[in-house]
Amino acid sequence: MSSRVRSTRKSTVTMRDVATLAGVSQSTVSRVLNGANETIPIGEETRQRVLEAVEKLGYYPNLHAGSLRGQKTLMIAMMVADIANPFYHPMVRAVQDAAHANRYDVMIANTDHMRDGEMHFIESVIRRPVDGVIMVPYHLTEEDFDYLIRRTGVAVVALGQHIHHPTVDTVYGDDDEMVAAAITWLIREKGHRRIGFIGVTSSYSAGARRRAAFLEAMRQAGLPIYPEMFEIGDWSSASGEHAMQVLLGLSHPPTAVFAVNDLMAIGAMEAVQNAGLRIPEDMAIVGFDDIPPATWVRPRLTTVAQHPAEMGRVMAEALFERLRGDYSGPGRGFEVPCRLVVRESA
Amino acid sequence: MSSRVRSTRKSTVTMRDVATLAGVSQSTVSRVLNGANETIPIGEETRQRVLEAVEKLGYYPNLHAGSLRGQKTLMIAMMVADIANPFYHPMVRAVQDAAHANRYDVMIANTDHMRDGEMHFIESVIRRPVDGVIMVPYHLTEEDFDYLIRRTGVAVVALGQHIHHPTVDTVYGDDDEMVAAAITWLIREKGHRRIGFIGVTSSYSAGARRRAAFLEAMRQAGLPIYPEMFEIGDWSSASGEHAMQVLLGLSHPPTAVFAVNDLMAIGAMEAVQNAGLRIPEDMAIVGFDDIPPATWVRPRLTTVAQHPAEMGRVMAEALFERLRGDYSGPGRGFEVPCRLVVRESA
DNA sequence: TTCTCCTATGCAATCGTATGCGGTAATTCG
DNA sequence: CGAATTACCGCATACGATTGCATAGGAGAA
Repeated sequence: MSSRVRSTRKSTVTMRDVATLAGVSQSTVSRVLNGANETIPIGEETRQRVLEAVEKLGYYPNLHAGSLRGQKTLMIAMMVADIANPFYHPMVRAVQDAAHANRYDVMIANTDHMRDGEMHFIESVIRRPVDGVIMVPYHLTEEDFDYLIRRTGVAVVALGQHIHHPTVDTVYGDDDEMVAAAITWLIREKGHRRIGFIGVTSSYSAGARRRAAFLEAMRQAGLPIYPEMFEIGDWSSASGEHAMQVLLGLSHPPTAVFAVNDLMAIGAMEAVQNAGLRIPEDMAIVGFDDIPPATWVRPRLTTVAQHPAEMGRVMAEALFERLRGDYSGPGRGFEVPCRLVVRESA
Repeated sequence: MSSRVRSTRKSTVTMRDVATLAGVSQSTVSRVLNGANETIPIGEETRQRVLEAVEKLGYYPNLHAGSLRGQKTLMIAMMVADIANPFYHPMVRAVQDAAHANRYDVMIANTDHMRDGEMHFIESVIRRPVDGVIMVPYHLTEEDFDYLIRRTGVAVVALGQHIHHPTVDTVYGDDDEMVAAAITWLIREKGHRRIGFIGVTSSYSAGARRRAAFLEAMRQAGLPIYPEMFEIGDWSSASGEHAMQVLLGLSHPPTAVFAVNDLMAIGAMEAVQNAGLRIPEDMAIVGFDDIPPATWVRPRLTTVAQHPAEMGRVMAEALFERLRGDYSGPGRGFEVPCRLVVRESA
């Protein structure tokens, strides 16, 4: 057995190596590479020598050093509730594409819908400063945002109309109006009078808002509210299935159910079909989000479509405008409208 | 209009600030914080003063500094083909959870199944060194791995049995055997003799291997191969739908189709149902992966189940073993077995 | 009392890069 | 032909943390 140790000799190529090979000083190399900077001219012949040396050694700047030096980190951080929820994918994709186009890398964190996770994210960003942050916060308060920004000076873009902070850009859908519209449609066009609701704890402002919109729509239609027809889930399909089982067990079940996201709506469909009931004849179901699987289930899911890809695009656009210095004013709000997509489940 | 400029004065708290407040030197603060390091004792009273100062100022170490100094970066990078493919979510989740448990952050990159994307990822890691890398490579060669490791000394874990490198740990499924098993099952149990295949370009070794396994199974059964029954997709449901349309347009279509991933299988189901045909009576379909939507479609999809969560867990475990120094030998291989899940689509 | 030897702490170099400032040679101008 | 510009480039320092080495003070031994 030879004594050959695993040779993990990382042969880091630094600017100084390039400088040596090119026969110039390290600072000259720096200036050649960051050519954008004027004020100091560089001889054409020198520039060529440096460039050749860079090429020859396969030099890449060490971004950690630049970050330390207080320059741009060329990295943004993104916080989502659950990377496993299809709703977020187009958003993440859009952000990643934009980042890539701007030569940025993306750090991703999950919060699992929990405040601890969100606070942990803030800590992360303080420990490892980034240039910008895109997030989908559920529990963060204005003070939290303030703390983050004060500590890091980072540019922030958030999803959700419940966010109010003077320097945070927000992107949001008109979801409460669309919830109301969907419920009204269920009542007027489909003649339902007993409508169930699968929501989430009201600690989620998005959940609370959609719930309020639901209540308001029912009130407007002069329909009674049955407290037993409100079930609580956790955004997952399993929880939606369970919620529907409870609803189905009622002595006098609803004829239609609205779920605040598609995952729970799809779980609800499972429960209905497993109970041998038909959709929408025995039970109509409306979801929210319009994730791809909504068109794969049978019957296809009637739902309120959000546009996560567009939302992601807008968030990234807003963020990079700030990072490029094209905008530096107060926080802006961007609405990305939703719309009711009628398919077969209601 | 006041002259109040947006005060993005990031008030970075450094170790020196802590030191000043505690009335000690900066190196003492460092030693208190990294207490794990023995050999150097610290006065109890001093330690308390430092800790109080840390608390009071809300100090967090700047990870960029540590990274530069050549210490651990506390960051790993993960490369996947497409974050929008549900197959990867459990994997990403598992990795993120493990990272989080080890106090690591995760950088994520998409490759869109393209070699350029994969090479770009390598560049990224060279520019911004990380401690470890987890990836799902489709095109990278042994030389590429070598280059990455030589340049950065990073620990690498990859998914796929086509990876062979002396210091790279790999995790893989026994997918070719399972493809063969599925085809054989289709022939023996279900009596199919004309089986179509929706694959991907053979530049994907996973695609090539599954195709080879398919051919071998057909050969073993003494069944003829019809070249027109091979369609090429790009892993997306849309491409699967299109492929099935072509297959359906054949003068003598297959009676069963195997798709190399569930997304394409689901797309194929759409095509069949849109054509007014029944599954599995008119057309049987078998997929690969067992993503959640496989149980949401009707009929439910018969498929070969992989276990992405387990794969992610194993990859992360292998990586962190190396990062913790618990293992530093040659590359290991971990097999995560697949299994055929018979549902209703075949 | 003097010499050791801990114990507890500070000093200073270092990681790779950016940049203000100073210095030199070449060029222009009066 | 001497002086004032330019045009180029290097020196040195800073960013925030880790760490080898030096050192102050006090205890114990001879």
